[in-house]
Amino acid sequence: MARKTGSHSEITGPKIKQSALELFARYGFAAVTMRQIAARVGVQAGAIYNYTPDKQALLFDLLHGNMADLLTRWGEEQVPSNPVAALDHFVAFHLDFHIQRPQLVFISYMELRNLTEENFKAIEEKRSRYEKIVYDMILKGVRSGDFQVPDAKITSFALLATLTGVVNWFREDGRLSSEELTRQYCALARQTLGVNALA
Amino acid sequence: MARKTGSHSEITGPKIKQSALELFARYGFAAVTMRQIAARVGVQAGAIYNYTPDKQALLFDLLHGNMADLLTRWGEEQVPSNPVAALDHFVAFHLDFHIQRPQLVFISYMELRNLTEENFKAIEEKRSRYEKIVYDMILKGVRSGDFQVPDAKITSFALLATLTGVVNWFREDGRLSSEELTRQYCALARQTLGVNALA
DNA sequence: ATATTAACTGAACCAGCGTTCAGATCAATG
DNA sequence: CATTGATCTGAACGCTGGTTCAGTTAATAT
Repeated sequence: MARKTGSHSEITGPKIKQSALELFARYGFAAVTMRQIAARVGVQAGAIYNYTPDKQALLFDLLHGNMADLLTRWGEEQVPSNPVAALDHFVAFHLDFHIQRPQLVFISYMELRNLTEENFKAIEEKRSRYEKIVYDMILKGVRSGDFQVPDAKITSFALLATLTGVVNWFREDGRLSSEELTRQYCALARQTLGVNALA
Repeated sequence: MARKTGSHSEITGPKIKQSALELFARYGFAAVTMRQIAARVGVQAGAIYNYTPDKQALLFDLLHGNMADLLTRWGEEQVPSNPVAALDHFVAFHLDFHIQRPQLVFISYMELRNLTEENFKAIEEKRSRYEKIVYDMILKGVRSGDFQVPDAKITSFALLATLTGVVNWFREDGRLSSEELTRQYCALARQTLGVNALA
């Protein structure tokens, strides 16, 4: 037997991506086999190659799609001009985006070294674009006097590490709702950036 | 030919650990082969098994040794009783420890999922011991009124993420010396913990 | 000088890897 | 109903993986 009843490109394609994502997140890219991915889709390994040229492309598409999505969505946001409001807005955006795709976020900074040099550069370029957004936002607040930080660059790294680190422990059914989480982190971020409470 | 001139157990043993560490840090545990490690030591793959039962043990020994080292050293520290001074002390300690072993730190939270379930638990147990130290330190400062934070648990995660994230970008020959780095991060940590400047 | 042993080689084992492809099957088209 | 093309199977390919081990060598002890 070969082709199964009801098999369809529009179903198998996304299923492969999804299965690869789940397995990469759980076991790591290098430890996952094409046969494992296929089994989860309910297909033989060879069928995967109708949808992707190779395993590497499977990883790259996931990471690249994620970064592109992140930048696109931020581009669509209406960012307040007031630095403190902008900070709140960014914190909420970043947390929301990351909490909604924990696996994607996880492999996005876990599997970077399994990318081809060329593919790595493409991701890295997008990533530094995002880092620059944060840095510029902080710089603006420092210049306006709304923020007070020891070092703008270090603070930008600290803020990103803090926010992204959330995926390591946050669970939808945990102690905090995502709304509370956002509120807490906005307060924390303001404190870290030295926002004067009286402003 | 077999045994090489000048070959010695006391040399080969550490060399294997060191080579494994470097390769795991660079390419990831799953992507590194025993033959690669052996080649870097200047030995055949089979010789490695005189020093370790298997590849898994090679990884576990590195991670476990690192955590044990971390806890032991913190235990030897003389921690000030004043909460703010204790915070500064912890920041300096954590940064110093992590900057001195960037590769070990890197694999310590990159390769956790490549551990056996049993081995994972052993590491996890030590890790939460360390997290508890930070949490307790923050709680103490909050109770004494030295710290003001939105949420002690979240703040402890944020502080650890911030400090540990340093290894992702810090270079010995970069813009900042390690002394300056410590100073900046102490200031940042105080701000994050809401230390009253007038206290 | 001889015997003993720790340290290592080199070759092999088998399982599993990513990938390819001829052929089978089903859905859609006319 | 016959044909076509997209979709998938099943088996194979060459290779490499971790691990084992009989045998070789060099250092040490006698």
